[in-house]
Amino acid sequence: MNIGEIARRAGVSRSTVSYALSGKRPVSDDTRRKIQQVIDELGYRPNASARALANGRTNTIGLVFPPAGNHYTGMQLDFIGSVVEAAAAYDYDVLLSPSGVDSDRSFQRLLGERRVDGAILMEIRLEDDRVDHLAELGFPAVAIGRTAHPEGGWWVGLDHTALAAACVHHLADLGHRRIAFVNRPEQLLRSGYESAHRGLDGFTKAAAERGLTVRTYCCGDDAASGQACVEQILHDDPATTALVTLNEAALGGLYRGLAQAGRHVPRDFSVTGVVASRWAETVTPQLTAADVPAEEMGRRAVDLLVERLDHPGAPPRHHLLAPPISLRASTGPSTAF
Amino acid sequence: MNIGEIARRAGVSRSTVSYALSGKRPVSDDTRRKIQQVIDELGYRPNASARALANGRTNTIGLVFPPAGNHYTGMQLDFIGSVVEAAAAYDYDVLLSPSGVDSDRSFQRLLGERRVDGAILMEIRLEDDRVDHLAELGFPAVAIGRTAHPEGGWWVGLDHTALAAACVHHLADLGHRRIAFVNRPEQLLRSGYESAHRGLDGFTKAAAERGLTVRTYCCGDDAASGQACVEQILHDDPATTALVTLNEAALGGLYRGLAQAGRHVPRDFSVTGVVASRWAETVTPQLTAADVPAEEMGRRAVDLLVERLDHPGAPPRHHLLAPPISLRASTGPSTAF
DNA sequence: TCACTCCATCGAACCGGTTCGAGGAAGCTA
DNA sequence: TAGCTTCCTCGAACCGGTTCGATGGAGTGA
Repeated sequence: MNIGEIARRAGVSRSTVSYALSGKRPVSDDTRRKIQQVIDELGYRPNASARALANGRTNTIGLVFPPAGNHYTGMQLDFIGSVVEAAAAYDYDVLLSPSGVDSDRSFQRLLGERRVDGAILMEIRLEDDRVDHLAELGFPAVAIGRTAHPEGGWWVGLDHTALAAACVHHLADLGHRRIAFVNRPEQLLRSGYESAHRGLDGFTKAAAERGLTVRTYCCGDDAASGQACVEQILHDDPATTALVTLNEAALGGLYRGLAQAGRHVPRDFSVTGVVASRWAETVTPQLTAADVPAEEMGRRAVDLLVERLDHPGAPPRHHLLAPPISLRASTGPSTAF
Repeated sequence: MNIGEIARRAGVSRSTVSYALSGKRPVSDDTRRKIQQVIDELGYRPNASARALANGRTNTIGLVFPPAGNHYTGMQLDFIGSVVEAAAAYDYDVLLSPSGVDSDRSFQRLLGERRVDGAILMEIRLEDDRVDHLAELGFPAVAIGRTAHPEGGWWVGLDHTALAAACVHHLADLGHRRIAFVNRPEQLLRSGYESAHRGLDGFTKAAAERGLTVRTYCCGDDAASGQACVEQILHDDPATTALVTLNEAALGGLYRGLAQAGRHVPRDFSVTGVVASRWAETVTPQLTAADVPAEEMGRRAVDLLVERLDHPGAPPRHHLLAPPISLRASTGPSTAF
């Protein structure tokens, strides 16, 4: 059931079958019909490996994502889903590549062995050797996230600085003077994880601008850590009246910690942050947050990558998104003083 | 930078390079060293497509998962993560295939075009044409889930019947007499989705056994639907004192609905169900639940698939898991009467 | 020194597609 | 009817690996 078999049964040459399928050269209607009939009868489909070998394109894109060791967040899930879906619309398959402990190994698999035509990178760090490496190689890649030097690169980013700042201003406008910042785990911050850094920056600067008293914390990606983090915050400064979080997975724990400390949200304490809407809506009261448009980001990353693949010489493009804060029910005026 | 180039620079033939790499025939130490040196210098890696074409194996497994149209649940995320990780340990890549509206199309891609050596199927239905189809073809596949006729198949399943029953018995033991069941969306139930059916069965039978008064509901996979569902439950029978849910994504909404109806969990109302632990721990009070061992299931599915790929004639194997209920904080004695 | 074995290596064929140049048949013009 | 297009089809080469059978040289024993 290969192209030769089809050719034999249709009484034509292999090349004619190929042209009939690709349409790259005209084929008479008679011949095309005959070939199509044989193909339908046998349910023939051209072998992907052979095709990839011959024309140098695998029609597959690699999605490089973080290892599962530390849990996946809902946001990552949304990225994966939307990337797969958008890719399918362009007739691309998606190959998952855990950029785990020895990220080199799986990277080599993808690029060195030519398994994919292009790649989408998640979990970008400010100084990211993966991004630099790919840029050097000229390998078609699009980052979901933005390094410290994003000029001339292909990426889809979220303006974490602005979003965190917006959260601060929202709280300051409500009269809060002492607020805390709940970041992603310390390990991620230390390794230069983009959103953790830019978010922290935006928070710190905006708070200084507004003359607020702040404390910043790192917090594990799970409910228990969130709860512990709130305990720490209230222990360090019981007068704290609000917090901003980047940590989606800890959100449930943050709420629990507040409840157990007897702080009612939003009456006694306001919570806001940068979180995908479907997770913000899961908690009670629903979280007032800058909604991470994960699906849009995944889709746009694929759009950019496909553009880059189709037009090899195209100049770099990017999207920087800064969604507005969605007012829900977790923030209110400060009752301090 | 192909095998011919390596051969030329090392002064040997292409076949010798191939044998040096695969070890399928002895190669002298001298020659091997020379070849290795050239390879290291040039950073050569054999082309995956060519290799796949030549030896008929892609070293890739397909993960067939539901379309993103309706949201992904956390459980699915855990499956994906653990499958990718386990596959990497066996040196397999994972190709994602959305089994969307026209699942045939992507299915054809995977199998017809020989993109993968084997497949793992998620979201199994009791009568699942995908499973039947693959079984007919003798294509190496492992299902995460179990059809109505699982005999002679390869699968990793969860005993939803037993788990739902365990939830019922737990509640009955606590004195609850009027309980509700919150299932996955009606569309999934109607299309024969396994966990929805078996869970409903287990619930219904166990409740009958214990002589309980029950109502069963379908609920969308999001917080708003969960909230609406609770309102409906309390409207239909205000004397309801507990519920069992299979619907992880609606959990937050269920809690919210109860809070807004003035029912305190667990004092006035008990909640339990079948939910992965990390999500059960996110809500407050933490959910007493039969923990879905998603990671273990993904890992085991890969183990089975690899076994099947390595031993083509091997007899079918399967795992049926039935984790115990983890007592957390969302259930308590009934206070009715 | 010859015959025999053993080992390392080579060349060629093959996997299943794509693509290029060539060429035959049909149609048109002179 | 010769000459020129145009249209369609064919054969061969190629992509980059793997694998089989053959071969040459070194080593061994008689």
